[in-house]
Amino acid sequence: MAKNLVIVESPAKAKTIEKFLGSDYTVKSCFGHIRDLAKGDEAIDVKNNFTPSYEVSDDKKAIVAELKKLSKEAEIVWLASDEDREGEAISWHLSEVLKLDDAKTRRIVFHEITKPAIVKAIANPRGIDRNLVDAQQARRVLDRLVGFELSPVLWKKVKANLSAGRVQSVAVKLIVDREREINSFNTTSAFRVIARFNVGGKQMDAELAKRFETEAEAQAFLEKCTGAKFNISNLEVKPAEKTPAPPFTTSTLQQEASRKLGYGVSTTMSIAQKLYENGLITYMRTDSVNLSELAIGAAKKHITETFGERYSRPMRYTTKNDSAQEAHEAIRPTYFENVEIDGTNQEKRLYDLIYKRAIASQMAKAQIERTLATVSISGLPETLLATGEVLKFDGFLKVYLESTDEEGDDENSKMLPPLNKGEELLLKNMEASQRYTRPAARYTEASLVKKMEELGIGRPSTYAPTISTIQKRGYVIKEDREGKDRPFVVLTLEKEKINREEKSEKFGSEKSKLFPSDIGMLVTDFLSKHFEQIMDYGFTASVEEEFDKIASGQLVWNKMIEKFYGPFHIGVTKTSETAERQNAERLLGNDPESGLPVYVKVGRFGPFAQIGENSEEGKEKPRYASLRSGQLIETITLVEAMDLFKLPRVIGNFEGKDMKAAIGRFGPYIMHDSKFISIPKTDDVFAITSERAIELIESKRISDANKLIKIFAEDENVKILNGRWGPYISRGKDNFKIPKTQKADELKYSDVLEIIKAEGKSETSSKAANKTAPKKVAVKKTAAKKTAAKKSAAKKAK
DNA sequence: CAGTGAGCGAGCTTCCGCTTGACTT
Repeated sequence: MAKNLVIVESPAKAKTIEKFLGSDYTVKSCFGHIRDLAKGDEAIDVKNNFTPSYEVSDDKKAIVAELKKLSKEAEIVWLASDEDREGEAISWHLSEVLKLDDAKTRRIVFHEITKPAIVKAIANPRGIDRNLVDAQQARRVLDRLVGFELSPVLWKKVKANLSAGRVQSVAVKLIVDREREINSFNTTSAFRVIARFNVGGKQMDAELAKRFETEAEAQAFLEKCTGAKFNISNLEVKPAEKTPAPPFTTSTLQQEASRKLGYGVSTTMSIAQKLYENGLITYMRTDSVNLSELAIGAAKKHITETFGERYSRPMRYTTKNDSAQEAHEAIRPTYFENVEIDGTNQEKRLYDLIYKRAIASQMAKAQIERTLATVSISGLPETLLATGEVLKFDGFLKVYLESTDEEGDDENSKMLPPLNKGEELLLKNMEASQRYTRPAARYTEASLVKKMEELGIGRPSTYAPTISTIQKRGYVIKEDREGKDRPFVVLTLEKEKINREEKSEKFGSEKSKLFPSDIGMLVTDFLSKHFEQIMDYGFTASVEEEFDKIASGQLVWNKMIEKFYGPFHIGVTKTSETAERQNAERLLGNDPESGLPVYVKVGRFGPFAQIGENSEEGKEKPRYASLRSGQLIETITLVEAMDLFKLPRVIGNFEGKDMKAAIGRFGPYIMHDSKFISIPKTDDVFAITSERAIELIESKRISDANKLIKIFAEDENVKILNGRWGPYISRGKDNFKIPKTQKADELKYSDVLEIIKAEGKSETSSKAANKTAPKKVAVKKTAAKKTAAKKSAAKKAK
């Protein structure tokens, strides 16, 4: 039996470390926290100094039993959980639950999984830091008290099954605040003037520094420019440089993967988890931009060998964020020699991103020459400005360029033609186009994470789960929105003549953005009204300061909790007893036909509109209609609400059966003969004619008839069908893509089985696959790469 | 894949952070 037992948090980490240490060491993982507050409301003894009662979580019982046994047999137990608040607490819980003897227990820490770091840690053990543990207890107890006292207030005053918490409630508030900011935004427009010159056969654009508020002013300016002469009055060439971004943290990885690859934050995290488990990248839940000495050296070697010495710029980054706990390295490839990897497409793409970001962070700055050309206009004080850039040395740009959240026109990195001071320029045309101001952008999952990180709310391990929670609770909806058209005016001066044109542009279209729901707004308003402190964006930051004081021994944890809890609990009791039920009812006006009042409110099945008063004796019952997705109680107008009552609408009769138009969960549809036919976006549900509806019904019949391409005698569950994106294979509930190299109608049953196997979903998902799989897996495994042998080997081998 | 929208008031819900696996013939 091994003399030493080392306990870390993550199994993948355990595997790596075991390789660094000799056979005298057994390395095991405890899978994070092994113990937590007991489940119910009684876990914290509020009257008795907030004494917490802990329980081993059900899913940890087995691992705890195993660790108990191993720790009894070991001579020394090394607690090697992360060096931060939570990690320290994990070590403490382990020592309590395993009943470890102080004499044979050592606490060690390291920030990176490299051999020198581990060896050094083993040589410098310490004891468990009780102050740090207390800081964690304070954090845990505070979160439980806040969450479990606020949520019941919501059940009572708003709606059942709702939740509130230090992190989630503020995350929702960010989205609600942003939505209101957008709704109250005052869009203005101004005319932007751009002159296009012809310089030696090349076009050069120059922009007027100021914009004109009205069309008349823009018109007047263009008139004054008619017949004017244009000269280069000043020419400036300035050197500039671009610096690479630091390597990824969890938050920046989520942002870039969202912008460059379009992944949601939980997708990104689960792909990263796979990469980590396969030993390809370092730990993916981190707030540190630090790279190990070893990594910096390896990057330098790789860069020098691949790009040359002058591309190398070893660099140590430091974290600016106050709330960072830096228990890990930044996210980087384990080996810089692994330029490409085996894996799924998603794994390859995410790895590529991580790889390039990390290597670029160790590369030279890019050298740029920026040219500013000022163009004067004869007889006018105004000047035009043309800017251009020439890349003198690419440096890190050879591999990676960070993207930004800002949408819209990027005018950079254009090259200017050769110019001389004093040179007269030939005007091709001058355009004054009307540009509208834009409100702040709605949050994406990733940009919300960025904001939360800035505010110190949440941790790398909780960003993705928190964002799922607020969507699951229905506070927030992630969706696309169609843009609307709006006209804009363009005035063009060309050949001494001014031409006016009215064009149209789309604005306000959104892709995968976060929108608040009515309930989200309702809850945010309720909490903001009664629990201002918790909803303050600075609340977490201020309690973090206190946790830091506890960690440094300047404050006693339950004293801190007491000070917070006293007033907080009074507020909870008071609100619970006296506050009015929060509802979002709004009177929109009166129905123009009946004169009855029109309301919008939240009901059991979501928000709806209502014509007429609630159940008055003898009176007619009110009429109801659900709000459509995207409509909010706060912003819906009477006209929009009245439209809701126009559906469902009988639009005609076909083959002896009524055709009804309505809007369902998946958008507008026609119901005929109890069949659904969806109405395309190009048609209007309110105006669609019976002729058009018949057309749609008939084309649906044709496409249904063509849906089946082939069915197989061998297994009638297996079919080739024609779908929205072309032919595909269907087997029971699973669908499979047909490779582009193969023709759908020529596929034989054996080909189909091949394809199903290659796509492989999970091997256990079906009996048919499982029967044939084991043999193949065994064969392919030997051929597969040395990357830690996993069950998924069959999937990866090609 | 929409017709609903109230109630005698049972017994339930809920937090944040740390880590993965996910019933089997």
